Parts: sequence; C-alpha cells; structure tokens
Amino acid sequence: MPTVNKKKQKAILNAALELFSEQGFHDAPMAQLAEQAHVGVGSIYRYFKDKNKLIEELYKEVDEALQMAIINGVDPTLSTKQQFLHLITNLIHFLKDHPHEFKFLEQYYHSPFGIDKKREKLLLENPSDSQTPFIKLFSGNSSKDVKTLPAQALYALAFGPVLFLIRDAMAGLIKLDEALITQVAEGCWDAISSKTGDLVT
Amino acid sequence: MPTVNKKKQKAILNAALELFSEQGFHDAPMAQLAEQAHVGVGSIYRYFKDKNKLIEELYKEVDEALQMAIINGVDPTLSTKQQFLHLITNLIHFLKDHPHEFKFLEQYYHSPFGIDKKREKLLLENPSDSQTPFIKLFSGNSSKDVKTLPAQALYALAFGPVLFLIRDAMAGLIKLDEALITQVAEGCWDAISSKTGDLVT
Amino acid sequence: MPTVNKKKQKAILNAALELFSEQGFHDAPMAQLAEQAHVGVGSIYRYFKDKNKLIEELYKEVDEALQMAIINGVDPTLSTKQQFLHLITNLIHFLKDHPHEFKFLEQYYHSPFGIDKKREKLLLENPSDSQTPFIKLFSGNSSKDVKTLPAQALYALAFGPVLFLIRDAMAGLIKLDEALITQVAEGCWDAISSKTGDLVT
Amino acid sequence: MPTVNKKKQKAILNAALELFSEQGFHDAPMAQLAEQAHVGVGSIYRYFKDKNKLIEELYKEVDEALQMAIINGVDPTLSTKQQFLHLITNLIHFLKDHPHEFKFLEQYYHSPFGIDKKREKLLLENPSDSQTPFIKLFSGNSSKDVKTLPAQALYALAFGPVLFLIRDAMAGLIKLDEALITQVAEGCWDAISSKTGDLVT
DNA sequence: GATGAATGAGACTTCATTCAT
DNA sequence: AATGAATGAAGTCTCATTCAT
Repeated sequence: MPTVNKKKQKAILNAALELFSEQGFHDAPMAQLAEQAHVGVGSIYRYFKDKNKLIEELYKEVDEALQMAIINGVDPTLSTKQQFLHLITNLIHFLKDHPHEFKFLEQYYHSPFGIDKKREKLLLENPSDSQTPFIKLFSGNSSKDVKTLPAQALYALAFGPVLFLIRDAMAGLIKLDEALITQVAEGCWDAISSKTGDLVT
Repeated sequence: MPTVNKKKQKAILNAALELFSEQGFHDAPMAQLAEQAHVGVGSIYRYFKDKNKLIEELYKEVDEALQMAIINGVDPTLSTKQQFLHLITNLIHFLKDHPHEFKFLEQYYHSPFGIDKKREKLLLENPSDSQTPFIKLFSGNSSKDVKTLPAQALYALAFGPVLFLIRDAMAGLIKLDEALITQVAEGCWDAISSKTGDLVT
Repeated sequence: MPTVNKKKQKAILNAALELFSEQGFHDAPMAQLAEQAHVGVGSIYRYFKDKNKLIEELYKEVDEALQMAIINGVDPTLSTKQQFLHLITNLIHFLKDHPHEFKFLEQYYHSPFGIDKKREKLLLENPSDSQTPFIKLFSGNSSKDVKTLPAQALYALAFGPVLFLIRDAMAGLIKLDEALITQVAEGCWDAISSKTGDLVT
Repeated sequence: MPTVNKKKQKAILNAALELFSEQGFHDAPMAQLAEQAHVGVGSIYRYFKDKNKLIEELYKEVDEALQMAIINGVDPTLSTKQQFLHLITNLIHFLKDHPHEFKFLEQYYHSPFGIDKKREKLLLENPSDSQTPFIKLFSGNSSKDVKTLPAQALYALAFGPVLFLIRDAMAGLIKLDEALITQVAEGCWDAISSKTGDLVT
C-alpha cells in the first residue's frame, strides 16, 4: 500500500522541516525527530538512507515548493519589469509566510551540504528548465531591459536583498508590510535595470 | 613574558578560523583544532572558557578586522555616492580576499549565536559609533541622495547582493574581476539611490 | 517483553553496587560499570539519566532492602527491649552479611547526596510510616522504658555503635560471632534504657 | 630559612582542610587549593608528593590535634567513669567546635584511604602509646568497671554514638547543648559499664 | 514493515602533574 | 625556591545507526 508509505515519509519530512529550522541540523536528534513524526526511529531509516540523505530530500521538497510559489500567476505577456516585480514579490511573500522553509534553506546553503555543491547544481543543471524562472526572464529579447552582466551578478542584485531582508524580518528587526515589500522589490529592479542611472556622479 | 600568551591565543584563533570555516562549528572537534594550532587540547581551555566562548571571541576578532577594512581610505569630503561605492568595494574586496573570514561570518550569523542576538546588537547598539560606517552615510544631510526607506531595507539592498555574490564567487560560479566588482557596486547604489527610476513601467 | 527491560536495569544496579562499594563513586567510571554489567556504555543512560541519578536509584533500592530486613520477624507483642534487640540484631546481621550494601550506604551518607538532604528526609518525613521502625518503638506508651531524650540522641546511642562495629568487622579488626552480636545489642539497649544507671559514681 | 617552609606548608594544609571538608577530595582541584592557600600550584608539589600524600599528611595533623584535645584535663586519680565521661565530653566538644576537622575525618575514613588501612593502623600500632587514651582506661585494674568485651566492641559502644550524633548536629537535625552532651556521654557509659543491667527482661 | 532497545564512537571538558623560566 | 602555563589522559554523556523481535 504505497499510500501509507508516502504518508509516513511526509510526516517525517514535516517533522524534520520544523525541527531542523528551529534547532538546526546538529541539534535535532533522530530520536526527537521520530517522536515528533509519531514514528519509530528505525522507520526513518526505511525511508531515508541516513540523516544526510534526509536533509537532501527535504531540500528538494522545499526547493520545489519555493520554485512553484515564485512563478505563480506570472503573466508572460507583461513587461519584463512587471514580470520581475511579480516574481520577486512572490518570492518575498513565500519566504515571509514560510519561516520554517526559509530558515531551513538558509541553513542548508550555509552548511557543507549546499555551500559548493548545491548552489552549483541549482544553476548549472537545467539550463532551460522550469527550475529557474528568472533565467528565462533575463535571457532572450527582454534582455535589453536589463544590465549587461553575468547571470550570477544579476541574481545577486535581485535576490541578495530579498534574503537579507527576510532574515532581518525573521529576527524581528523590521516589519514587512506590503508597501515596504513593493519598495524593496522596486529597489531590486533598479539594481538590475538598464534604464537606471543618475546624471550626477 | 606576556608575548607567549598572546601568541598561543592567536595560534588557536587562527586554527579555529580555518577549521570552522572549512568544516563548520559542529564538525571541527577540539582535538583537531588543538592539533592544527600545535597546542595541547587542554591549553585551549586556558584561553577560552569553552567552545562557544572561543567562537564568540573569534567573531569579535573577525568582525573588527572587517570593520577596519571597510572604512579604509574613505574620503568624507566626497559625494555620498562616491563614499558608498568606496565602502562597498572595500567590503567586496575584503570578503573576496578572506574566504575563511567570510565563511566563518556567514556560519556565525546563521547559527544560534548570531541569528537574533548578534545582528540585533550590530544595529541597535552604538548609534554614532564606528561600528557601522554605513549608518552615518545614510543619515544626516546626505540622506537626500538615498531613498526614504527604513535602515534595514537600505542595508538589505546594499549588502544583500554583495553577500550573495561572494558566495557564488567562492563556489566558483563566477569570477570576480575589478570590472565586475565596480558594476555590482554601482548596481547596489542604483538600488538605494533616490535619483534612480525609469520612466517606462 | 518488559522482562528484558528490568533485567538489564538490575544488572546495571548490581554492577554499580559492587563497583561503587569497592572503588567509590568517583573511581568507578561508567565504562567499567558498563563492562561489569555486560552492557554498552550508552545503555546505562537509557535506564538512568546520569551517574547521579543512578546512585540515587541504587540508594533507594538498597535502603528498601535494608528496611525490610530490619523489621523481619519482629513480634509487636513482646516487650520494648525484646523488640529493640530483635531490630538491632536484624540490622547487624544484614549489614554484616551485605558488605557491598553497607559500604555503599556509608559512602552515600557521607557524600553531598545524603549528607544533609537524605538523612533529614529519612527522619522528618513519614512520621508513622514503615520507613523507620524504631521511631514507633520509641514513641507511644513504651516510651517509659526509654530515656527521655530527643529522637536523634536515641538514634545515635542505638545505631552509632552498630555502624562503628560493622566498619571494624569489615576491616577485619574484629570477628562478629553471634555471642558478640548479642552482647553489643544489649549494650545498645543499656545506652538508651531508662532502667539503667549504677549507684556508684 | 625553614620558617618560610613551615609557614607555606601550613597554609596549604589549612586551605586543604577547608576545601576538602567543604567540597570533598574529588571536587577540590589543586588549582583552587593553591589559590586559597595563596601559593602557586607547583609549590604544593614541593611540600607534598601528590594529592594523596597531601591528604595523608593532613590526616596525621588533624588526628594529632584530635588526640590532644581528647586527653586535655583528664585527672588519672578520678574514677574510671569520671575519666571516661571527661574524655568523651572532650571528644564531643572538639568535633562540635571543629566541623572542618570532623567532616574531613569522616570523609577520610569512608574513602579508600582510611577504610581498611588507616583504622587498622589507628588501633594496632602503638599499643601503649598516647595515641589511644581510652585503651589505657579500659585495661588494667579499672577494667572491672567495664564490660568484658573485645576492645573494638567497647570502642564501638563508646564512640559510635558520638560520631553519629555529631553528624546529625552538623546536618542541623539536632542542637547540641551542654545538657544533652552530658546525657549522651552518660548513655555511652551505660553502654559499656559493667554495673549496668536491669532486672526486667 | 515497523519498532525502539542497544550500542560504541567520539565530542567536550576537567584536572593532577610537570617543567621551563 | 617558586611559579603557573602547558599538557593529555580520562571521565561523562550524546546520538546516528543497527537489528532482533
């Protein structure tokens, strides 16, 4: 009965997401994880080879959810800027509304797991896939709206502020309302827009 | 001879910086640390109460070096933009040239150590101190050059891209030459500059 | 099968009793304890939160056995003296025949564990409980047979010699045969009996 | 200058007495001991081979002081009972007034140091020396006043209650005033006196 | 398939002792 | 003679993983 399987696996992943994000990978013992998932410790090892593999799988799940959220409702007929603002706003909303996911991802990227291997994969793999909605936006003929920079630099200018901001929001240093979200999103656009540039220097 | 004292302490801090940045706090046993510092395990505890305290001290050291590097050579008579570009460029160079320090800081901020307490302190404390050179730049009468946004939002737009970019550079995803550094720095400025804004939407 | 559970716990307690009594709490490493109990080190911690808790539990066990042994076969219809002699003799026999238990208890009472907290509890708690068979003997209408002294003083006169004697016996300084046991028991009675007292001074 | 030597040695012994009695042998690090004695750690090892030897030496010191205190003011021309009461009362007063010494001795006797080896020595050594004033009292022609029992048994009946009582007093379970001390001393005498014995059984 | 008792490697930390100054 | 920085053996405890039930 594969239903049971998937259910239990999902329960483990959910418990893991919560525990990892709250306590960190290293301070989330498998025993506690099992308890939270209402599952025997041994059962976890039936679904995941070991703790590392569990983390990897969880990452895939969370990343997928993130990608889905980002592209939600984007209208390809609109202007590049409009699409960009939509995407960025989606991203901010998702991260803001999913603190567990955000904290997990942050931790993942800043651990031996993701620091080299994973981010590389993130970008080098599927060059035309759905995984990176921004890549499509920045390439093609809409690229004239955007500065002539390596993709990584554009990413940095576009995403960097978002991650930084969410972290601060999560730490309670700033409150993210819709107005601010919009302003920051526009700031991100200004950073990459080719139309930008002041006269005085 | 107090020199011996400081020397050994420095050796431990150096070994810690290297090990922590490469393996992470949790995967850098005190024994290995001692070995790398050419010191007995017990000696570490003469200089630092425990592992946490060692991490804390190391943070202070690294942070101080970072702050020094950022303000190096800044000319207060120049325009806000010029000063900003100088500061940001300093920051990028330091992080790029000190991968250990960068990785350590990233890890520190994304751990129970710094996640709430430290960043809060970073910004709420010394309102007029040397600790945050950017805060001075954004306040005062030069604030007209900068968007009307909460400090946190400006920080996010200014620093977010840098951290993101350095991470990618460190992972080998992009090569940071001077030209690119300049371009990204300008992108950061565009993100926060009040002179920015295109006509078409 | 919960039997396995209790069996292993018992094995640990037995090994602990032996080791603690022979080497002292501080010189009985958990590793050696595990070995003697034919158990993995980690297993001990499944049954006892830590070493202190293990000592505490062991104390409860031993104390209970001691209390049981003391009241064994006492006939409440006999005279106060007869009952007292019976109790004291029981006590001497138990301690003499259970050197591990005796040494453990001695050590326990002379450690931060029992020195204040436990002995206080021993006497102040259950005023009418089974825990202290002597207290009943000394109170009530049989109290006329016993000197008018604080309970603690009576305890001292009654038990003090026993503990002292057993210690000497254990050290091989004296051999405890039945005749001697009887004589000492009577000496204890003389110490507390109100009928005692010589004419010449 | 041997004066300096003795002074420093005494300082160490004093600090040791205090620390050992308050924290126990095992929880009194040499470093803390050195600090309390206002002495370098290394210096301790100039006066005592190691920690064990220090404990042994301290025992000798304390025991000597105890023996001196016991025989203080005893009048050999008085009756056996009077002498006994004087000795016992001396003992009680000394222990009551020197809690550090008492706790140290208790701990010493209930440790691998004293449990077998030392007490044996205490009694088997000097059969006619000053070390055991009671032994003289119980032997000779005054022995007719005392029960015909092995010396150890007499010791037990005489000293056992005292140690027990002091312990309780130290734990705050009972307050030792002069009246009570006298009564207990007489109880001890009753326990060993040959004149004792009631008619009813 | 599911469980959780059992395990032992390994982490952190303490502390008696040494020895160069 | 005195010191105290340096050391590493040894102790307690945790936790990922296994395997018999």
